[in-house]
Amino acid sequence: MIYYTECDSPIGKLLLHSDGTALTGLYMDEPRDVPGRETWVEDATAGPLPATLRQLLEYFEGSRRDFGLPLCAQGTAFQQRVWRSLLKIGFGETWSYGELAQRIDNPGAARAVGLANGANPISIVVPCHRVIGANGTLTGYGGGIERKRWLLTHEGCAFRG
Amino acid sequence: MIYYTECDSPIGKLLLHSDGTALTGLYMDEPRDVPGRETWVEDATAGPLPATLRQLLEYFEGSRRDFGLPLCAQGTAFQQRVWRSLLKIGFGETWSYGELAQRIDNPGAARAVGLANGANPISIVVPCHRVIGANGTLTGYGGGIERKRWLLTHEGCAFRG
DNA sequence: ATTTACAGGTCCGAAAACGGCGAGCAATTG
DNA sequence: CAATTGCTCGCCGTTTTCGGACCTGTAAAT
Repeated sequence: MIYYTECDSPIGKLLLHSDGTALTGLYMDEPRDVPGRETWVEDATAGPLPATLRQLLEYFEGSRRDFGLPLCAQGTAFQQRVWRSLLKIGFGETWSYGELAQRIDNPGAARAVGLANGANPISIVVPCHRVIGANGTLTGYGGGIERKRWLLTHEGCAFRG
Repeated sequence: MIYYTECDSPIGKLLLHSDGTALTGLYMDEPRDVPGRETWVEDATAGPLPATLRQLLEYFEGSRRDFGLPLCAQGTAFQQRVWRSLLKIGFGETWSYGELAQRIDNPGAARAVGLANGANPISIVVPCHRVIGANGTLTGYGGGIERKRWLLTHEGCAFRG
């Protein structure tokens, strides 16, 4: 059973979902290609969803820099490595795609890191927005460059564009 | 959660499983390529399993000609059409593969019907054994030609071989 | 009775296409 | 001179596409 809820934020409506135990997804735009979407159950009190809502609120208020939530993201081995790596990027910090590739002992996989990044199901909490181009430009974001810019500005990061 | 149970029959041990709501499988030999097999839970009282056991007993006794059970079989669109069609073949009746192909508005797909037939997860209840070659021979059966012969004889069908 | 040619759906492996990149190099700027 | 911009090209995991092989068949020809 998948539980979900929605909430508002400075960057628009957010959709959260959980398997009842861990946070399994956090989307900005209505996720399209989700198979069992119609079987989801709306329940803001399920599992980690209340804590997530609270921590997100604090994050957007500016009183929270790190999240503490049980996470569970489905993906290939490579994606898992990338996503785990993302969690090591601190608030206000940014890495380049190539940099992250090196950290997972796969230099040269910069472009693949970009793909895995885009497949990240738990935005914000798994901070894929903290990865930018090697030259400091934002280059891309699932939820739209605009939101990436907002998030990084909110975290006080330096970037170009 | 998948529930299963086993029972004996004139054609050997049968393995039944259910998703708790509908009958989802009925195998004769130990099914091999089943992924989550180890997570199944043995429970002969779950969902439609008791009714299935009873109706199977009656079928083998000769006192039952039709089954009345909630079914749920996973497969491609084509397979679903074939399996639905199988349910229209009455006790003691047989169709040829080509005949069935015609009934689903796909004449010429006789061979494909054979494949879909072989992929039928719910034997006996979804009577794939009632489809035989155009010349009256048995040609094949997942559980072995022997069992197909037994079932058809039990139903009083005419066939060759 | 056998053989032959042909049929349609599915599976599987190979190959190609596709990006949220990055380094290198030449052409522009100031 | 730098510093920036705008290419091209190689990189790599994932997804999609494509082509064969396989099979519970069938009808026509030997």
